[in-house]
Amino acid sequence: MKEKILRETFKLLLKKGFDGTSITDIQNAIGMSRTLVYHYFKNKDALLLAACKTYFFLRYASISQDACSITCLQHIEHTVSAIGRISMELSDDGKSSPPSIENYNILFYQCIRRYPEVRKYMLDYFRFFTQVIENAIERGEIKRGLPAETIGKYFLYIFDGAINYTVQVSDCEHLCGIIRRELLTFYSTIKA
Amino acid sequence: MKEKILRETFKLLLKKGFDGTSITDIQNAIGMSRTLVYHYFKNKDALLLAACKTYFFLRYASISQDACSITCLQHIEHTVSAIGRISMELSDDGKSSPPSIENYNILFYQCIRRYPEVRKYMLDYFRFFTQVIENAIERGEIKRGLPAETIGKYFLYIFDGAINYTVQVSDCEHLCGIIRRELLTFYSTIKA
Amino acid sequence: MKEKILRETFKLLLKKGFDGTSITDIQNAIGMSRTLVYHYFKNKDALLLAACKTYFFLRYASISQDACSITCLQHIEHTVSAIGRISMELSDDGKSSPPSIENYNILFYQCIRRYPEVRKYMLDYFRFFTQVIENAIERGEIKRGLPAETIGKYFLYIFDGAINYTVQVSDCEHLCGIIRRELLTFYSTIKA
Amino acid sequence: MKEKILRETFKLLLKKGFDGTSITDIQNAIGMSRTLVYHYFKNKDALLLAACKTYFFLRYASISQDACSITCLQHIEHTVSAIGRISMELSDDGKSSPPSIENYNILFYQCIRRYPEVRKYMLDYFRFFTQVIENAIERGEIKRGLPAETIGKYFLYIFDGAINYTVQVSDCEHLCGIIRRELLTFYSTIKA
DNA sequence: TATGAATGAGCTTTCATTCAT
DNA sequence: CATGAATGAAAGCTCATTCAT
Repeated sequence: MKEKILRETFKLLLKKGFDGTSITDIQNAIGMSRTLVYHYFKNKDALLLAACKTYFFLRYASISQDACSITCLQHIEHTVSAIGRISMELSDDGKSSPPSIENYNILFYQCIRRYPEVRKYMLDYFRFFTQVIENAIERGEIKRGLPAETIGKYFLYIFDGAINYTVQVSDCEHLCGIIRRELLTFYSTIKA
Repeated sequence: MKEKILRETFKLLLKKGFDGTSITDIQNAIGMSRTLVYHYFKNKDALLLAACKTYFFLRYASISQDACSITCLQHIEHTVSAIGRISMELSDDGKSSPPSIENYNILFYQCIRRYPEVRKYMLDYFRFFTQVIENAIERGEIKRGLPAETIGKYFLYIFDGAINYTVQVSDCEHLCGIIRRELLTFYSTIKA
Repeated sequence: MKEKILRETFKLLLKKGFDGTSITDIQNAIGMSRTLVYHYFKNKDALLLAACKTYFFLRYASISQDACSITCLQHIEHTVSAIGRISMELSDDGKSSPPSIENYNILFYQCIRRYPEVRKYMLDYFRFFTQVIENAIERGEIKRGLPAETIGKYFLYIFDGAINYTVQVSDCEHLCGIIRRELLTFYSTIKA
Repeated sequence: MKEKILRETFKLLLKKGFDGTSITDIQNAIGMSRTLVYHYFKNKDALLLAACKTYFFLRYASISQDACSITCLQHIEHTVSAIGRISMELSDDGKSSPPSIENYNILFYQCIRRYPEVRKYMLDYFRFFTQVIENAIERGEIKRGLPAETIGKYFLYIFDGAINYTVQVSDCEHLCGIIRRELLTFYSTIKA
C-alpha cells in the first residue's frame, strides 16, 4: 500500500507539480480513503519528500558502485536506462508510455531547492560522476583538455536540456532515444 | 497600475511558482484591492500568461535584429545582459538583488508546456540563434565541425544548467557572472 | 437609453430571475458602461422595480377603461393580446419569438411578494375584472350561478396555469394560442 | 445529518429562492461547517436538486396507489393533506407555522424548468390524476361533459392559484383551509 | 450623458488535516 | 489497516456600488 501511495504520488507530482497536487488527487489515484495517507505519512510534505526521495534516488543508484569500475560510456548507458526504468515503473500498463516524464527535471530542480537532503544527494552523485570521468581520462577513454568537472557538467546539462525542451512525451522509448543520441553525440566529440 | 500588477505577478511566479501564487499574494504585493486585478485581467490564467509573455519575451528581444549583423560572442553578451536586465527590473531596490531569478527557467519550461504562444516564440528564437551561429561559422569566428544547431543547443543547455543548478541567488551580478563564465568556457572550445 | 435599460433588464429578469440577474449582465445587454445604470437608477432594486412596473402594468392597461364598456369575451381577447404585445416588445427581432416569456408569472408572483405597489395594482385589476364579469352576467352574456369573483379567479388561474406549465416557449404565437384556447374553453362552459 | 441538510435547504429555497440561497445560509441553518455540505453533496446544484426531489416527490406519493381505488373527493383531500404534511415537516416547531410555503409553486415551476427528472415526475402525476377523474366520471361521481384532462388541469390550476396569490402565510392550517375551500367549490360545480 | 478605476463583502468550492471508530 | 464525519482556512471569482473625470 505504502509503495502504491508513493508511486501514485510521484506520478501526480510529475503531472501536476508540487502545489498542483492535492491529497484528494492522491486519494482518487490510490482509490482509497484520504485518511489512509495520514496513516502512513505525518503530513503532505512528508509524503511528497518520501515520494521524491524514492524516485529521484533511483537515478543515482550507481553511486553505490565504485567509480573506478565503470567507463564513461557505461555510465551514459546507465543514466539513460535509469530514466527508462523509472518511466516503466510509473507507466500504467507497465510497458512503455510514461506519465509526464518530460517534467522530471522541473520537479527535480524544485526538490533540490526545497529539500537539503536531495540537494546533498545530487552533489554526491555529481562528485561520483566527475570521478568516473577523471578515471576515463586517465584510462585514455576521453581526450585530455577539458577538466573532468566541466565535462561532467556538460553531460548533466545535455541530459537535462534534452528532457526540458521536449514538451510532451507519449512514448518512453522515444524520449530515451533522444537523450541517448544527444549524450552520445557529445561523447563522440570528447572521445579520445 | 497594469504594469505594476504584471511586474509583481512575475516576481511572485519566480518565487512561488504557478500553482503557489494566489491572487491574494498578488493583492498584497500590489497593495490594492483583489478586485482590481480582475478589472484588468479576465481571470488568473490570463494574468499569468500576460506576465510570462511580458517578461519572457524580453529575453528574445534580439529577434528583431538581423542575424547577420551580430557575432556569436556579441550574442552571448546579449543573452547574459538580458537576464541581468530582467533581474534589475524585478529587483526591489532597482539595483542588483533579484527575487528568485534562479527559478527563471523552471518557470520557462512550465510556460512552454502550458502556452503554445510561448513555445512558438521560443522556437523562433532558437532558429534565430542557429542562424547567428551559422553566420559565425561561415565568417570564421567558430570552428567548422559541429552542426550549427548542435552548438546552439549546447549554448542553450549550458545557459539553463548554470541557472537551474544554482539553488539560491542573492546577488544578480553573481549569477550573471556564473552564466557568462560557463558560456565563455564553452565558447573557447569552439572558437576558431 | 433609459427605455433600453428597462427593456433589457426585464428580459434578463425573465431569463435569469431576480437574484440571478446582475448589473454586469445588464451592462453586457445594453452594451454600455455599468456606471450608466446608476446614472438613471438609484440602485439595483430601484431598477428592478422600475422594470417590473413598466412591463407588468402593461398587462393591466385596460383598467383605465370603463368596466361597463367591455364584454367578457372582449376582455379575454384583450388579455391574450396584452401578453402577445409584451412578447413582441421584448423579442429581439421585433417579430415573434419572446425571451423566456414562460417565466412571466413566476416573476409576477415574486413581484407581488416584494413590492406592495405591484400587489395593490394587481388587486385593482382583479376588482376591475370582477366588475366586467358582473356586468356580463347582468347583460346576459354569462350564465347566472357562480359568483363573479369566482369566475374571475378561474380565468386568472387558467391564464397563469397555461403559462406556468409550459416549460419552454420558442414562438410567442404558439403560447398565445394555448392561452386563448384554454380561456375560451372555460368561457364556453359559462356562456349563457 | 444529510436529512437535516436537505430539510434546511428546502426551507431556505422556499424562503429565498434558488439564486438567493447561499451555501453560507445553509451552513448557518444547520449550524455546522460549510465544508460538511460538500462532504455529502458534490456541489450546490446537486444539493438543490436532492432537496427538491425529496420534498416535491412527497406531493406525488399517491402515484404508488392504484388510480381505480380512489375517488376524486379522496384525491382532493389527499392533495390538501399532502401540502399540510410538507408544511408540518418543514415547520420549526413541528406544529403548524410553515416557512414561506406560499412560494411552494414558484419553486416548483422553476424545478420543472431546471430538472428534467422533476418535469417527468410531474407529468406522471398528472396522468395519474387524469385517470382518477376518468374513473370518477365512469363511476358517476362526476358529471359527463368536460374531458377528464380538462377537469384535471382546472384542479391543478386552482390548487396553484390559491397558493400563488396568497402573498404571505403565517399559519399552515389557514392556507390548507383556503386551498380546500377553493378545490371543493370547483368540485361542487362538476359533481354529478 | 458617459466612462474607467477602485473597493469590501460575499460567492462556490477546495485545501490539508483531525478524530472517533 | 481502513474509514466517514467534521473543520478552519484559503482558493478563484463576482457582487453591488462609489468616485473622479
